[in-house]
Amino acid sequence: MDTSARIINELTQGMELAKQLKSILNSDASPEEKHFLIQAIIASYDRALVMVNWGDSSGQTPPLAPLMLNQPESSVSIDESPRSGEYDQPFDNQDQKVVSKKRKAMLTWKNQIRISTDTGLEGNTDDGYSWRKYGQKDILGAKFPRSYYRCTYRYVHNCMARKQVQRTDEDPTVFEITYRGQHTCNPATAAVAPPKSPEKHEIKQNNHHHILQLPPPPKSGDMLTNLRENLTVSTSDLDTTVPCSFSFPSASFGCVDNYQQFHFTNETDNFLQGYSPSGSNYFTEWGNDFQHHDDSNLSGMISTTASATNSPLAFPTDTQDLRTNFPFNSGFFI
DNA sequence: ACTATTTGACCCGG
DNA sequence: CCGGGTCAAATAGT
Repeated sequence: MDTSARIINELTQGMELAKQLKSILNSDASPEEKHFLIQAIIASYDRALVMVNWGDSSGQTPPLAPLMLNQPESSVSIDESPRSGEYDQPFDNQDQKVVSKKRKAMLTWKNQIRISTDTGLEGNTDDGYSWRKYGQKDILGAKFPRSYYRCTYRYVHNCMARKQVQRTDEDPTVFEITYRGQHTCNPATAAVAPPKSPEKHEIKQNNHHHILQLPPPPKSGDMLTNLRENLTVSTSDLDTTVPCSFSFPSASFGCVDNYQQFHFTNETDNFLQGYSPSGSNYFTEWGNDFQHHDDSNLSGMISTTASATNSPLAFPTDTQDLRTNFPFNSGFFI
């Protein structure tokens, strides 16, 4: 079910990231940032292709409805340009403080999803990842409290991905979900198989299982009908932990849930990480923000192309700057 | 018994 | 000081 929605989400992210890149191309943004965006775009499209293939296998559906993004704007700002990278490697310097401090830019994006319960299918807010709620707060002008979730595998895999779920004041059936950080947990698990996270409030369903490898879910494709997406990007803080290189096959960024609309904001972040089996990661940061606006829409979607090539993997496309190039580590096993 | 959620305290940046 | 975000003890659910 939400395969198509995820595909759309990935594509939307790719689009948004591409816009961000466009907006900072001529800026003084550091090459790292640009490189980061490129990698993120590739990773996003790669994941989408992988999903398309799976989906197709069964037949179907090109998912896609036309989507449109409205995206009014995204903003990105860059904060510091110069940033030293700090931690990438295991050794970093000292910095303990740094450690404490590293929050600079992280990738964040928002989605808005509507839960429609009427149709039977509803949207749950499940996005394929397993989340654990760690807090809830009443926000100033909001009628509904905001819930905070972190990846269930935070300690196991050192996955620092988090998300916030806020019900909109105006339309209670719409939830705005803000994702922060990338999942560094085993993608396979997360990816396809949704362990799910229940957002509690209203919806719930269950399935949980973790699946380990990716058997593609048979998809469905129905729901996508209305989806619209908007994306916004903003930047903020960070820490990201990104999985190593984007090699991971799947899953990672945000995924979205069901259809409906989403927004995305992104912030920059850092990516990198490596991890050792035991886990530790290092982060790098990139700071910046970007801004830009423009809207565009996606109209075409993807052709299915199933053929695609996709390898899920990493291609480091280039590698220009990143200092670390992606090691492909292994990592995921799990 | 163990794991997830709840919820007020704590922390930190503005 | 204030508000958003996180921690963690208590509690609920398996």
